[in-house]
Amino acid sequence: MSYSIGEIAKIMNVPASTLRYYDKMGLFPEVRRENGRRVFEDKDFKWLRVLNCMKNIKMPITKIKEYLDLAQQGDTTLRARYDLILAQKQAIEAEIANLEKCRKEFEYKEWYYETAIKAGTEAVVENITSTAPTLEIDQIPSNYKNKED
Amino acid sequence: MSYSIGEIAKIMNVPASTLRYYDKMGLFPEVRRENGRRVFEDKDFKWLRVLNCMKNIKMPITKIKEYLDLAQQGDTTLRARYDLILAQKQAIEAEIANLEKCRKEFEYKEWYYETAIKAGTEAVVENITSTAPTLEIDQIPSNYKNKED
DNA sequence: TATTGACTTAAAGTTTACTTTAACTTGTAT
DNA sequence: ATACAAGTTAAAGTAAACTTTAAGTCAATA
Repeated sequence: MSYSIGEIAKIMNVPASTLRYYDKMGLFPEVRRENGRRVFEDKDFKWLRVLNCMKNIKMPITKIKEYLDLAQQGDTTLRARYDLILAQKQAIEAEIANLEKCRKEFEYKEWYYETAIKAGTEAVVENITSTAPTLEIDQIPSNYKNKED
Repeated sequence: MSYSIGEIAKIMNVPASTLRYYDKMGLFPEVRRENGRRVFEDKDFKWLRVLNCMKNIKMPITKIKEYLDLAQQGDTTLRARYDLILAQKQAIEAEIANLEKCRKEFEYKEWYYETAIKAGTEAVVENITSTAPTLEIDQIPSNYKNKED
């Protein structure tokens, strides 16, 4: 099964112009042309899924390209690709841990406003501790710590 | 205890210029001045922690400002702030779930390359299923689904 | 045959979030 | 008194990731 850029765009719910931009940046080295038109294959969904993950963790396009270039070189780059993937996996894990802290912060805020709404004012909320969710977040945000030292 | 912009910058490991930029965008409505210099207080760390969370979930500065403006208006905006916080909490949760899927994708890749390195080639890896981690990810990336419909 | 819709390109424009620059002020140390 | 460090501003510059525009190609339908 093959797909036009418009079909891919529709399925992935991403503008065709974005896919063209990605292609221009070298993120679709395998996609062939028919009468100048891009022809996507089923296997490209697999790559798009990975690409999507990489975008999710804010991996810059240049880094994604780097990975693709390694992949194009075949088995000699297996270790390099492994290292890259491992580093990214760890980055995701750190990011999840970080977001988990944020979730707790917002959970506290949720309780704070629920309590304030019940009381009609937020003036008293800071003193109420009996029903307050526990916050165990550093005074100093974790992702500011040791940033580029 | 009060702090200069440089001290805050150092503690938070963020450039002073960024803090000035945030201030310019209205994100520090409470910070007073002494001889024209900004004076930060201990309570500002609390706000900086929340601000940091909001940045973490990529809440645009305009949205953060919106929240702050509501807060400045006092108790009449409690519900509006509650709604905003709740929506953001849900956004974080969705984001965490999303990253969780990505983590699995990278876990699979990790296994893939480990296996390929052992075999000396990636040619055979796709066929090995006995030791492969399970991937239960949609063909279509979840965050592309129903995007702005 | 003419029009339409979906594609193509290069190049310019947009957005967000800073970052840098340049010129200036102020408090402290020599 | 003078120099230095650390602060101030407005305004211009930067970077990344798109998005839009304008002009053109091509296959299929009216």
